Amino acid sequence: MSAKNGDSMNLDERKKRILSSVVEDYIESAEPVGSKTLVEKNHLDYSSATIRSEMKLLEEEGYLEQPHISAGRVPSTKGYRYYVDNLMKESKLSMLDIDYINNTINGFGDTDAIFEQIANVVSKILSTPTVITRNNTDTIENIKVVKISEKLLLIVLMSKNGTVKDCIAKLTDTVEDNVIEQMTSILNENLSGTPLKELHLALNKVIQKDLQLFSGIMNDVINSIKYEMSKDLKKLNSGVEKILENPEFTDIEKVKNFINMISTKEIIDSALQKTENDKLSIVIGSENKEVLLNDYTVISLDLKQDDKYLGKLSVIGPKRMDYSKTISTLKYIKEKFSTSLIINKNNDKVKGDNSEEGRK
Amino acid sequence: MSAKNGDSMNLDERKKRILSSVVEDYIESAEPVGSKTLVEKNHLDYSSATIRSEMKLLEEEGYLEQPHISAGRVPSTKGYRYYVDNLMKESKLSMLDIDYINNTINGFGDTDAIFEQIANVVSKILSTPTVITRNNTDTIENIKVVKISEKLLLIVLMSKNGTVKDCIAKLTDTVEDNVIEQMTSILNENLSGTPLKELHLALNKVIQKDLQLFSGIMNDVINSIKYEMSKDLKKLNSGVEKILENPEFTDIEKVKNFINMISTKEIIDSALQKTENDKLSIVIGSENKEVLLNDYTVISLDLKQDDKYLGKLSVIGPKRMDYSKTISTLKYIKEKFSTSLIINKNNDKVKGDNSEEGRK
DNA sequence: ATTTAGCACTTGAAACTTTTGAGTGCTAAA
DNA sequence: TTTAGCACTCAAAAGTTTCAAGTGCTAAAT
Repeated sequence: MSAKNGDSMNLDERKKRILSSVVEDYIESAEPVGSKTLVEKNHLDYSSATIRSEMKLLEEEGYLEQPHISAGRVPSTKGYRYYVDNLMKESKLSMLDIDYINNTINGFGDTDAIFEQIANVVSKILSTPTVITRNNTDTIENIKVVKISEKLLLIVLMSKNGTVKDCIAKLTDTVEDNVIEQMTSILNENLSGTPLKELHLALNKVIQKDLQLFSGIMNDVINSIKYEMSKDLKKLNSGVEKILENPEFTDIEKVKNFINMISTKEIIDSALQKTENDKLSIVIGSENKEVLLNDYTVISLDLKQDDKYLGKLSVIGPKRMDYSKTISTLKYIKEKFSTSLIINKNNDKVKGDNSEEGRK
Repeated sequence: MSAKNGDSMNLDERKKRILSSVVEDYIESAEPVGSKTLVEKNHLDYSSATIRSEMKLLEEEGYLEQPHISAGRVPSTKGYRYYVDNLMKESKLSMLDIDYINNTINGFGDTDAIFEQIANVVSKILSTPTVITRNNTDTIENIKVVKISEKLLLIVLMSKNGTVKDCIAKLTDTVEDNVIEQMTSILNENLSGTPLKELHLALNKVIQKDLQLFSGIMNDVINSIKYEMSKDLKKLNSGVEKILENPEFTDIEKVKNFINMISTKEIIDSALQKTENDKLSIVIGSENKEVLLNDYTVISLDLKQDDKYLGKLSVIGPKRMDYSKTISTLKYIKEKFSTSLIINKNNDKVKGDNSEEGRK
């Protein structure tokens, strides 16, 4: 709390009003906001000269920045932060968007398919790249192997948190029913409780142990699982091209850099590290530890059902993003995901190997 | 065959050499090719003046074009066509590329997953957007329904040509084993022989007929299938952002237009209509019926196994694409697909409903 | 008859210059 | 405390010049 120019917490009402207007005008126009347009657009009851001196103070306190001396002002990271924390009103979703979400996210398919749907919807509504990552600390609970035909097996992996993933294994050889049973129990014995991120390692161990027993069939199965899971660890990336809609991306080099960045696992990982309690995580511009992300804002939420963490959804866009709409849309998605999407039902669990009996 | 300036078939050797050089220089440099650079780069044994007058003739005959009067020449559609048909030498794939293809395309997963792998590999090697479409005249041969847990069913669709597609249905209610059997036979009775593109319609009919019998479970199953198949009809689009690598896309508007175009089902469909016998189809620039494609070249091939047509792969890029590398890469992919990828095996067919007995 | 050196001409792109206008900070009056 | 007025700044747009790569044609050379 410095004595002279006050800290974040004590902007007077007029300053708040001005800061809020600058942020909103800039989000809308993408042009630095000048004192005159500000007065006109927002019907402020002061002359541009007054506003000008207020803006200067706001700049001195770090809420606004000037691209160059004869330009208007642009919010700084601190400015956006203050706006998001104290000034922003959450917008209501339009009926159109609500309908679109409800009609498109329907819960069909395995967990990844649902994640993909969600990412697509979000990136469409918000016109922004959207990334979903699975919770890979979730552990394998149960594996089923089903014979589809002579040389086709279907493998279903169910996780403790209730996600489902299926994959097809093509066999180089035919397989007996009892072999399948044997294989299934070996897989379950060895893999139950394994976190998804360690699955690859665990599968290698199984191969080493049991390869000879099944004349290559186990090998086929395990390779299929491996392949399928390696795909899963990739991020579900949607709508990267949406970034082109933003006026800050007129330069093709910037676009390329952005696409490279967002395709780089490490950078995305670093962006997504912390999401605390049940809130949205909002990391603005230079708040991002990763330098390459310093011009962007990342907003993330945890996808949860019955307190089980299934994955994380994030949108990445320029700092100048529509915070209000983004936040309210993501909150709606979070709510919908946790209440009305059947990914995981308590009474739909399978304990052990083949407990088909249920509890009705 | 006009008497005066000859038609496509009788360019003399020198003209062929020049045309070939212009095309190759232009593919490499993306700059209009002038007489002087042409002589230097290609060690032609004539002065630039001679080449100049030859180039003028080639222009008059329609093989070359001049962007403006003081610029070098650029191949016309006719020029590229002549080059591809008569002058081009197919390049050999680098060991690097061959390794990459062989290590990445591994045949794991269902048919769509394999298609996706292929599209990704091709777009990476050729740095060009790649589209795969399924053969949707293929018909359903057999449907299996497997109970995974109390409220989870797994549905596997096998087509006549041997492709496999699986999807998960989440039930709103629990299900008895005998219900599953009944449902499976109803599905098979009603859907066997249905072409994939008519599946949606056929599914609606099944719902109308049998909904009441299964208290909503059939409904859940059918909706899952519908959803899964609607995804499939979408094109498998890969590497759209690769278009940014081309110098013709410095303008962001062009990029946007291209992305819009390639996301438009109708345009892609029109581009992919004809592929005759077993050859690559190469449609250059204005040979495309669709006007929006007139600046692009589309090269397609049919993905076949044992004479069964499973889908079509196409790359779309600027007319100025590396025809030689593209064509040899695609031929390699085609060969690999038809010989070493197990999508469909004669002895892996399932006739009728649940012939688990095999023929060993 | 071909080929080529030479030259006048064209024109887009790059480099430079000028103009314009939106914006500023400061001062003095209200 | 507010504001009208004004000199000043500077990026962007518009306009200008220069430059270089290219052309076609002609007349001389092979």
